[in-house]
Amino acid sequence: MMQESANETISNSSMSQNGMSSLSSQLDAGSRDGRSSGETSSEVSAVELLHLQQQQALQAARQLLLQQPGSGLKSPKNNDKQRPLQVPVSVAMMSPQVITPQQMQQILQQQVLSPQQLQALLQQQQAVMLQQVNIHKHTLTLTYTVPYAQQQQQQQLAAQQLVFQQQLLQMQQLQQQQHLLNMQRQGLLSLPPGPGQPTLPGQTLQPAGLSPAELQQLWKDVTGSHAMEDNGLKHSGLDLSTTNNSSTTSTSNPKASPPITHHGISNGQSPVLNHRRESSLHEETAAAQSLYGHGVCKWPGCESVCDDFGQFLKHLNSEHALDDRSTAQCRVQMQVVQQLEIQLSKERERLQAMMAHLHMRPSEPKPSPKPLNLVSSVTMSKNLPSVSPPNLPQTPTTPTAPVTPLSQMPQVPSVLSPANVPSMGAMRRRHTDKYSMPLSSEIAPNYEFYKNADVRPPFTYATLIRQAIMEAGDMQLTLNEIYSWFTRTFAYFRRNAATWKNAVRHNLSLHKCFVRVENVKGAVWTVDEMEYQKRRSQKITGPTLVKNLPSSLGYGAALNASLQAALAETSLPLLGNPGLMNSASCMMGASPPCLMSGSPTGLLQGTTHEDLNGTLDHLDTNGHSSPGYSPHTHLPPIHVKEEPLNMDDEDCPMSLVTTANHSPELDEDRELEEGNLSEDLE
DNA sequence: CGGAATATAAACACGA
DNA sequence: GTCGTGTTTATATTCC
Repeated sequence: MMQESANETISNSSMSQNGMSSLSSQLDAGSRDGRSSGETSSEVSAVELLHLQQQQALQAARQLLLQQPGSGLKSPKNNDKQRPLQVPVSVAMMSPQVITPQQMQQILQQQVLSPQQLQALLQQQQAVMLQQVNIHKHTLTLTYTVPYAQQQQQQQLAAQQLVFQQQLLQMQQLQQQQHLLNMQRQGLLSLPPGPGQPTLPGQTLQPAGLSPAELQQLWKDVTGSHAMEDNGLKHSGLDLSTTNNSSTTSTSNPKASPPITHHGISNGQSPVLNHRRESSLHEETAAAQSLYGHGVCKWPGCESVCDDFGQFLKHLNSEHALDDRSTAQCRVQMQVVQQLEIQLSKERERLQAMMAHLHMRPSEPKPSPKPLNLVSSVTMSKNLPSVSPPNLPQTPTTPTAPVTPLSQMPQVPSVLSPANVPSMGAMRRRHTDKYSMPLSSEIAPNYEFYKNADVRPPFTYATLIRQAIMEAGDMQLTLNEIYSWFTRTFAYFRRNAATWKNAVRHNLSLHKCFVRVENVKGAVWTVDEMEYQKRRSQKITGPTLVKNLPSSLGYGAALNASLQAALAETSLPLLGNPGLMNSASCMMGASPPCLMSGSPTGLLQGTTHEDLNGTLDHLDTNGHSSPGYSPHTHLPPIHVKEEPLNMDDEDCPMSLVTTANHSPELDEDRELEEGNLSEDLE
């Protein structure tokens, strides 16, 4: 089936690619083996050694066969799975240097070996073959002229070895599929059977066999390859076979789980495999480099300082290993990419329309390399539409930004698999708290997404309320303003108002961290940051989780306020420009980028997110006026309000002075102003 | 399994 | 009386 064709492809390509070099060595080996005598004694002994080892391998195979209690039939699934492993008939007449193809075929067809056993067997074979090759290299490298009969033998052996190599590749592919399926089982990967994804029919899976280290390795390979795309090395679709090999052969880790040992293969790998391993390592390094800049880990929300790259790599492996957290962050990042791609498409269209309208030369949209790469990586989350809520702006990719049908789906955790989009209930919670990820840094990349997609944000009400209040210039909001923030920021909260409003009120009353302050105009809500962090830190355990705390603790609010002020100042010129203002507002209810940059951690985060956010905000939205509710569809009078910065809001949460400063009637527009004001922040 | 955290629903009070 | 706001209680879910 697909697998078979894929295998053919693999073997063909490996044949053509390594072609001469590996073939020649194999031919050499063949010539050596073809001769039964006539060489030096050392060589003879080497050959004998070979035979001995081959016998051992054969023996091992037989033992394995014997170990199988019900040797004959297993499940039909086994059948399906191992059919691709069958050796082509053309090999049936190979010289029986190793395990004869017939034997191999028999073994395979009897389907009595688990993949692990097969793997072990193949490894043995591979080792033997490698030795053949090596021995011959050492002893017969000077044999240039070979009689025709010998050539035939050599070719036969070469063919045999190629076939064997093919088998190895098949094994690796099977293992890769197993990896993927195991990951999928663990919920790490979502693997919708898409067109680009060969479904694995009847795949028998040994649930065991994947150590966390292996998973991690695989994950590293996967993310590494994608990061490469982001780096500009665009792959036209991800070659599954390549990934297979890299994932299996790059296991330099000497200690691995017993059931499946990949390094055995890598020991005897062909030049091609070797090359692939190197390239895979290279990819990993390159990928890691993109996560490292200015001595700081650029993993979203991390910012850990690493003196050198080595230390960073250590950090990367320890702090950002494959776990739920990293996976979630990866998903978030994918959403970012997805949204960017969508927005880029829209903006491009708009630009062209504008230019067309103004009779300008439709300067062909210069496709900056980055978006293109993004596009390619965006395909990772291509399954988004299938499960995304109807509201999601699914701009189905303009011609300029084609979403390639991905063959890479399996490698990537789906962004929006139903499991990732908490629909109801209490499941959203802990998302931020548990990982202590600053909301702003997490929500930021998805800002556009949540604003337009009817997806419930994976944050608790308390977290959201706090965020809303923190975004306010004076760290205080009326209940109604909080409502507005919710509806403005999340499409999800544009419906079921009664429910979530009740929840908001409930949370405000319930949590000590929310302090109600009487005001001239009424009452406003503020955040007692100390209380909030106290409550939060109670739940946080583990070093990595505490890591992010300092940035949002104590000085955080002050920092936040000052930074916001700084940003506001820089944006003043913009505000003075009605044109820009209008255009920005027209783009619709873009909410303050403070949402991302609002919190200190968000602001101080790596540049990537910053740029991203900025872009995002301006790119957003045009088209979709939020259904039912769009507070920004009208243009409120521009009112630049001086922000009285309460640096110590935590300590004295309220200031009547502050609120008394502004007239009640202006309060109504306050949030809108802030929205617009922040909108123009870059 | 129990407790904590959270979400949801609902009842109730109070003032405009 | 209605509505918005705020408080409180109850219950269910999820996670640790």
